[in-house]
Amino acid sequence: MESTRTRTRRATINDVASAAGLSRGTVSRVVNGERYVSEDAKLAVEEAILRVGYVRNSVARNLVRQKSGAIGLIIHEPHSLLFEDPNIGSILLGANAVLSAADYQLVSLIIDSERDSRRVADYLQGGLVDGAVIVSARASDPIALAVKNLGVPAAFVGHPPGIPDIPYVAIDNAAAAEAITARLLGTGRTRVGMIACALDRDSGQDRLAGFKAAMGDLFDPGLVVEYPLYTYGFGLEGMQELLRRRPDLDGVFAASDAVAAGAMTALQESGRQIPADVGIVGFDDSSWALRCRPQLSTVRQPADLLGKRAAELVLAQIRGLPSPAEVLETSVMWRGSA
Amino acid sequence: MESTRTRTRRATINDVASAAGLSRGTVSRVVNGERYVSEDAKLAVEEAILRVGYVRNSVARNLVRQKSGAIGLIIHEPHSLLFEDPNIGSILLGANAVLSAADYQLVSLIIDSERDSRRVADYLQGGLVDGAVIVSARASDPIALAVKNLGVPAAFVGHPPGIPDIPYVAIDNAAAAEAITARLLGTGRTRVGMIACALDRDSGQDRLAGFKAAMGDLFDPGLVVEYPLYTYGFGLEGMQELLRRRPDLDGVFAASDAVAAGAMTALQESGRQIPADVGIVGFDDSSWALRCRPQLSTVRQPADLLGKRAAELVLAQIRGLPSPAEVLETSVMWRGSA
DNA sequence: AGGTCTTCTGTGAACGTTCCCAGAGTAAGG
DNA sequence: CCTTACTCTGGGAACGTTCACAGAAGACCT
Repeated sequence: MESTRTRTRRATINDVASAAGLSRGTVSRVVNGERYVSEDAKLAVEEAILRVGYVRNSVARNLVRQKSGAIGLIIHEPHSLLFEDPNIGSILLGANAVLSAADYQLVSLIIDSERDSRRVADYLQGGLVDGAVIVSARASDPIALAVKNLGVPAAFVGHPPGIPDIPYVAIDNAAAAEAITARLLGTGRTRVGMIACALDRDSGQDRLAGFKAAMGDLFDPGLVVEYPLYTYGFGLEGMQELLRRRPDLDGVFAASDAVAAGAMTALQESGRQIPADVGIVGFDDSSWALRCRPQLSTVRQPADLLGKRAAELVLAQIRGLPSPAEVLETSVMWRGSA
Repeated sequence: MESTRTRTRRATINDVASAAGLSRGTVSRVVNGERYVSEDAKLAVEEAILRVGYVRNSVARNLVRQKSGAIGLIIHEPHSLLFEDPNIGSILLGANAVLSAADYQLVSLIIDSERDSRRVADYLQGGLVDGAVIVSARASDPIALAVKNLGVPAAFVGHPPGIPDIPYVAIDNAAAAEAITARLLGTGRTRVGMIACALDRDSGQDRLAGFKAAMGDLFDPGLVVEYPLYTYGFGLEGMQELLRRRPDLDGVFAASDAVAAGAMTALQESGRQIPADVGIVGFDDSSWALRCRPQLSTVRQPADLLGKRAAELVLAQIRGLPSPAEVLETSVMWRGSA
């Protein structure tokens, strides 16, 4: 009986009020730690709360306050990246750090199907979150539209083409790719290929563009292989293909560290020495880079900072402050692989 | 003016009703796709919705329906694991698949500080979710308490000690560890060590226990090194320590694949051949296993299934069905590393 | 014509809070 | 003793839905 009752109906603020012999208003003031409540009343309410087992219903609270205190983080990635790409974890934790400090709850929503996409859009529009950080959206997303139409405060990590007006925080992929390719060329290589990935996204396109720019006259379209995702597996495959096309290759730019790790495995299995025979560089400076032997020369991108700044952009919008797009600095980390 | 108004006040169901010249109730029926609404009314409402730009307020809806249609997934892991452990991604996607099919929204909440812990507990108790899947909770968590006290439908992935009464889905870590250690011994090794991790958790404890059981008389406490987390870095470090203690070691059981990968790096850097000089086995059968050279012999644990079943347990509780704890099967994947 | 069933519509009553205002009581200041 | 100010409390109104019920209108049968 007792347990059925508790399971069936939770104690409300009114139950507390009558248990304490006080009014709803006073209980609310105690629960929210407001001023203008006597010591006696406070004690009585606290005792009553314990007695009836009250816990505040946030749904009702959110309804009347017209806000939820939550920020959504939308992850729209294919399966494999959720495992392989350490950047996502860093972005998540970066955003969480900022939001947690501002006493917002970060709720992550992952999109893994068309159905998810619609449901998440509903979630965003329904008032369940006060804003959203969007990681790697596609331009075609219903998410981006939903955000735009309803004016939900939002910020993108990365800069999806075709979605203006929404603040974003990104890095200059092209410039960074150009810089590290130039550095690789500086070691005296002349036959340099690239394993390009995710060309459906700005990051993929820009890294390829930067590579081309750095190569200049040395650029050979036949030495670029293209794959859909930044994964270890495609790195392995891509390197094998490059070696088939050009066995005397002496340098490779892999579009990410995971890709580079796969490529290094392929190089080593083919009997080549790194960096003596072939120099290789990556992109991200994720945990992969230090795990490679030799350690990987790569572009350091501040993934956690991307998450932090994006969260800050969302908070700024909520507070009515300006939220300008931002491009973060990258740097080349030169290690043993080239 | 226009934009200020839309930003300031969203259209409500009443706005739609008066725009369509119909009542609140009829609009609600249209929005929810219920029967008993004439074709004319339906058209008028749909037109009005478009005209005023109405989108349903889920907060109000959830309040009156006394449910949210959302399930929380609570991740309580130290930083590094969020990046290194592919199991978490698999669990997440497994749970999402089940919940998405049942039209529930999965919301992931990560706990990264004491403050997060309290906030997440509030989130769970406040009626914002209808249930929760809890990944790797500690017994001391306020989360577990919150779940127990309020009777929020919940299921654990893994089986934290000291929390009875809440359904869980787990694997038999001890039996699996014993099996793979026995298999390793079957290759004729006699000086076998273990890199044990996460002994504050049942998985860590049980894997160590299974190792001891399989070793029997061969067990040497001096050949077990202990580390707090299942990471590549600790695998590297642990292997170096083991080699220092016992240079003629001929076998290692690493508590996870990531740990094994680190250990393999250490072994290879010390000039040892795998599996000729030293045989090594891991645990998880994550993407790490296939990346190692030689590929890693390991215990396959169905991480996505853990997520799926846990989600199903939560749904069962919501529906008032029985939700018995479950132990999933593991199997030994024998590859080239031993 | 009267009855019953079905379809359709409108409206009051929740859901559980917070916010705001009014009023009572007390203290301080002239 | 009258203001004025401050502290404390209670309760009405609102937040935006869904739900249950009542009643109207039409179809169909006897």
